[in-house]
Amino acid sequence: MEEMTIKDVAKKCGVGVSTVSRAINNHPDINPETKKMVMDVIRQMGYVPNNSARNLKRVDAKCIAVLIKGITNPFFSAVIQVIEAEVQKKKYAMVMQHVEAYENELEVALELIKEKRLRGIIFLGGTYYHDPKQLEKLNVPFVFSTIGTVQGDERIRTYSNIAVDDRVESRKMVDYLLDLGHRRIAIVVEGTAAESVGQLRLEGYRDALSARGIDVDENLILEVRDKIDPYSMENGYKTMREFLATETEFTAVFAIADFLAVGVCRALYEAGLRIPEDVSVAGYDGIPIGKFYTPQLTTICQPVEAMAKKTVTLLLDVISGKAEHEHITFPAELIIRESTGKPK
Amino acid sequence: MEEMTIKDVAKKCGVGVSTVSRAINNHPDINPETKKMVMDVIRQMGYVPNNSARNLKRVDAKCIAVLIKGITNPFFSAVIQVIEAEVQKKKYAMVMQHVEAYENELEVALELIKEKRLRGIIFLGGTYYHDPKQLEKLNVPFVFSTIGTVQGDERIRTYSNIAVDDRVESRKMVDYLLDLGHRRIAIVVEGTAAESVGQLRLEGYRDALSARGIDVDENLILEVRDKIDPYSMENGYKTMREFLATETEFTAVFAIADFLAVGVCRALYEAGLRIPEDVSVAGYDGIPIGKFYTPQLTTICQPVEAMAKKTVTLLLDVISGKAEHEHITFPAELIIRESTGKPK
DNA sequence: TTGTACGCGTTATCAT
DNA sequence: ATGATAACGCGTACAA
Repeated sequence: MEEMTIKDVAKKCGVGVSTVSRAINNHPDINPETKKMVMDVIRQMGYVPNNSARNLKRVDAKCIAVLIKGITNPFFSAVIQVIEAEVQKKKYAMVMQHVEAYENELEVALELIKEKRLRGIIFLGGTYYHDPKQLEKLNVPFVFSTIGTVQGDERIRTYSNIAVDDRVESRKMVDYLLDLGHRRIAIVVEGTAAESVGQLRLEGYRDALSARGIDVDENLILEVRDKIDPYSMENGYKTMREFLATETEFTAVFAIADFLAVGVCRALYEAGLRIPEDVSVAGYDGIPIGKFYTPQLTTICQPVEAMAKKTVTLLLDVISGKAEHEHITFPAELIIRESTGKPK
Repeated sequence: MEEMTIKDVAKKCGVGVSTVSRAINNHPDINPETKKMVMDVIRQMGYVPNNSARNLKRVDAKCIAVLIKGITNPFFSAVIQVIEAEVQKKKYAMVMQHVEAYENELEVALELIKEKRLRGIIFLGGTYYHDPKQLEKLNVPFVFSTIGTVQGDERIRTYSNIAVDDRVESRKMVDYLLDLGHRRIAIVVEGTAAESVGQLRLEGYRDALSARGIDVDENLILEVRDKIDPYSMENGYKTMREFLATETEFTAVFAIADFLAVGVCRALYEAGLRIPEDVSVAGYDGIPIGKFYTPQLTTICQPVEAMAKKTVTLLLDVISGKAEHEHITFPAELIIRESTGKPK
């Protein structure tokens, strides 16, 4: 019973292995009757071809991979769903793989390429800078999605990149808060990884402030706990609670992810502060929770659907030689909802 | 440059392929110097072994798979995280695979087993009933996690099953609402899949009502839209809005998932209804959003961590012959928070 | 239309 | 300690 092979099937059918193979792979040169008979036996025996052996021979598998670093960020769920649907529409197969925080996504990619004969790769999450030498090793097209590119990388022609300009968009939000009259704006940011989007968004914050000649008060930069998920509501909650305990003065909070913002709101609520009457709260990402939370969250909305779709079409076009690698910046939108207002 | 094999490495090193293989796989019978030399060349060349070829030969790979059906339910995110951590702790490898709604999770599993030489499988989501014939074909241990078993299945010894008793727990919530004095309780439920947990929870609702001699008003059974994610906030929102438009009388809503409950709350809020003063809202799952939403959600909290951990340890024990298959029911907890109260 | 035989890249077995 | 070689299960020329 254990481990049945194509030979067993062939024997049982009284035909050669190639006939069985032809039946399985829908080859034209096979007698329909024979084919039906073979397929019946296969179903009855419960035979399943060994994919490893198949992949060893095959070269034409239309398969791409999506590598996700940091399952922790719920923003990716939406991206993944769109990618999955889009890939399917284009008749490609897709494998999804999570990458642990301590793993190098490029190395995981290398292994996967060998194993699956991949035609392309999509990277989600992780750092925005990579060792050019490692980048070179990837001999299939790949695109970083929702991760900004580092400027001035000359190897820029070897891969694609789809993202919003985190620095600019972040500044947009802070500018809006400044326009409202806020001067003491706290920012809740993920600070562990040196080359994360969190850092980019913090840069935008600094940009906005310094453009108006306002000194950045380092006490207002709230680094998220690194023991728990950096993009969780709980982390936003705890970070804000600790901050409140310091009794530092502030009139607005900019959380660099909507999930963090939710936690922030709850901490504020429990402290008896009203939003936006007492404190304004802003998020980033534009995920559904912001629309259904009360108060609805003012946020920077990334065009998830468009970005995800473009990611897939671009990758597939590059694979088929219909396009060159591109570095595309999508515009994000400042969505003003209930959680922000003028300071008291 | 394209497609480098172990032979190329061997040639470059001036040794046999077996020596290279030994170096790669940490075999003891190899000269440390030779090994170092080989490894250096490998690094320098950027050689990565072909996993398909490896799996073809190997038999000892400690690898299990997690199949997730319905990425849409965020409840799974938490489960997955715990499983990932636990599997890693036990020094097992793990592959994760999403299963499309229209795919048969058992067939996907069969292919995966062949391909990866899997030692075991964890199923997340999907229906709770499966064709016994298909179940039989899986010749590795497997466990359904967070999915209730169908009663009276005699093949019950061939797999494990970890879950809460959805029917009983659901009834617990409805009993609580009834005790509070509610009589007209709407339930928001997923109704597409005939054998889903949604149906189980609906049964619990019916149980509670009929136990008190209350007729079930079918108008109060709100089936979620099937065009959009069945467990999304948006779906809860839309379902509740439509229900409000019918002007049916009710004093409480039981949403069979916390995410749905959030959408329900928002719809209620926009209609000018206060929670819980005007309407009580209850959820199910016990995910973080319930703690950080305002009002905090009364819910049935599933012991995610314990269930996920038990899932892994049980599977691994069965694999190593240390345990038999079990069907474990975990107790869930009714957590009373801010969103429920006595009816007006 | 069908069957035979070889090769895919790797590891395991057996000599050396 | 090392190298040659036989599997692993499948696809596919090529022969029949």
